[in-house]
Amino acid sequence: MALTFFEKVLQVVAKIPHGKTMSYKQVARLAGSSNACRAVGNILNKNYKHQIPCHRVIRSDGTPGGYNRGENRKIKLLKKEGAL
DNA sequence: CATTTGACGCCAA
DNA sequence: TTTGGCGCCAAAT
Repeated sequence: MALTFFEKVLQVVAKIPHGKTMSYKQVARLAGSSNACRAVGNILNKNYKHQIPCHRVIRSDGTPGGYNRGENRKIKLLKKEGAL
């Protein structure tokens, strides 16, 4: 597989079911590092694909955090999907 | 190779 | 409750 953390994160995020949300910590954990929460955010920021539901990835506090397309976009999508 | 960055997480004050 | 600071990680420059 030789997947870098970068690839793993994308795969994990892509696995998030519709109407659900995961915290960066959870994603980082599944990606292989329990505390790479920072790296996860950084990766998603530089590599946002509409193929990747990055808007389903939020902070542990429940706050949406940020989004390349605008936080508003993220919040809207989550509400629409019923994640909130 | 060394340094910087960043959509974070958790704790203490 | 809110703010500030520290820790941790991987990619980018």
